[in-house]
Amino acid sequence: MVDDEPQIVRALRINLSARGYAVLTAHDGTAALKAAAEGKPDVVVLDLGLPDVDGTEVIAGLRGWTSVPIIVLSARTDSTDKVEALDAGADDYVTKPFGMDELLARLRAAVRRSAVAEGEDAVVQTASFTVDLAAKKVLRDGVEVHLTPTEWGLLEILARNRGRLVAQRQLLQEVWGPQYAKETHYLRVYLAQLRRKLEPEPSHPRHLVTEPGMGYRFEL
Amino acid sequence: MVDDEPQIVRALRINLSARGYAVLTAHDGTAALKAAAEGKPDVVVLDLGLPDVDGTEVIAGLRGWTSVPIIVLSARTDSTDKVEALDAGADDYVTKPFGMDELLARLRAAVRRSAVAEGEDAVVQTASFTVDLAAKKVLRDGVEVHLTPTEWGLLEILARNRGRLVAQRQLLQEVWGPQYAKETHYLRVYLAQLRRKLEPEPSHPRHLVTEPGMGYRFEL
DNA sequence: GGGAGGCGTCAAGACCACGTCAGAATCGGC
DNA sequence: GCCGATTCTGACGTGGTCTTGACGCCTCCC
Repeated sequence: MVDDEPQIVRALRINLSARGYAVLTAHDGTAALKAAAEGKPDVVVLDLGLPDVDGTEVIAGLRGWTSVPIIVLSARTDSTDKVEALDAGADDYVTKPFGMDELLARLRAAVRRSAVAEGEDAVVQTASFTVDLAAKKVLRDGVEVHLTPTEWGLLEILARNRGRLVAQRQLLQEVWGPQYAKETHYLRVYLAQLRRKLEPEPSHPRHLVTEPGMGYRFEL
Repeated sequence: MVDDEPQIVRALRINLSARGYAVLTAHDGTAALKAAAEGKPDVVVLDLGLPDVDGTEVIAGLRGWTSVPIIVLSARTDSTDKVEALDAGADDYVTKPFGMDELLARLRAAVRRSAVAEGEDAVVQTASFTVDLAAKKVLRDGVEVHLTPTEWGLLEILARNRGRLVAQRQLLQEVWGPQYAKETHYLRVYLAQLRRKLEPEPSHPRHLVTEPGMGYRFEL
């Protein structure tokens, strides 16, 4: 929730919290990008009239590394503003003053959509282990394998893109945040840990394959 | 495009066609559901005030079997209508009168979203091998061929421009960077490697063809 | 017939990326 | 405030990749 008007932030926070949403707030664009990188929200509600940076800049900054739904709030009814924001990557545009129930409905729609997009085949099986994406569990020989949050984050992205090469940048940005895009060393360390826990022969991985210089691939 | 007012249908059809969209129209809910099932549209623009069935019914009828983006048009500004439509499964809600450029922007946003969700796989096939551009994979006789990053970079550009001549300058600049625009030797070395890995007769290439003095061409 | 330029081939050295390990720093729960 | 779990950081050996040079072939032009 990004807005520089305290009363709007307050009203939204109360309404959203009451409905079971966890709310992170930021009052300017810089703080918003930082909070998004750290908090990994499921949805962003963004006011366009921020004190420090232009709203479309914030959208671009987010879209560089995440496809989280963005709902833009704005007092400007001018259609060029709407077009700019939407083309920059926003998902929806609501003009102030807005009805709380409408915003909530649009929020539900945005969340529902991204949930559907993620919802494909919740279980991924290989010859050696099973990944349950919905339950966030990994089974090996029938017994559950414990993964740390970071390990799971990596495995989840790879499993969702099974068969496809996932670039190092993408993994780093989605697990650690956009400012870690070059810390490829992290990947080596955590891939080694995942292999030790999941691969039959960790030093000759069959499922978590490295493509040198490019990224990693989850092979079934 | 579902609406019972001919002038709106007409205006939208003209605008959308001019921008390269193919447009299917229906003037009531029953026809809309039929047309959607047959035409498999990429996006539905739906007016709520239809003569035969209620708008939310149409949404529900679509959502029963497809997750195609639905943009609702309506003259009703009442917020309960919006909430109902969005909660029924609509993706966006635009009130009449609306600006054409805004609607187009919302259309683009909806299409963009569903394109990301599908993650379309672009595959290029030849008689000898298959290039999967999304997965970054090359298959030859069913087995995967390992390519280095530079080899892949070259092949990707050639495959994306299949059938067309790609200039040496362009290849060098896009793979190695602008300062390497004259290092044609690199091309010879790497084209030879690609041919050795992919061509049935590397010394008589059928798919990775040299156009002397000009560049290279990917033939299917 | 000879030369020049473009091309293909091969091989070797420099260099970079990867995997691995272990210790330090940090986080989170009690 | 402590302790275990987790994450971060550094050093090292290794293998693969990129670069570079040498050489021979071909075609086109003189």
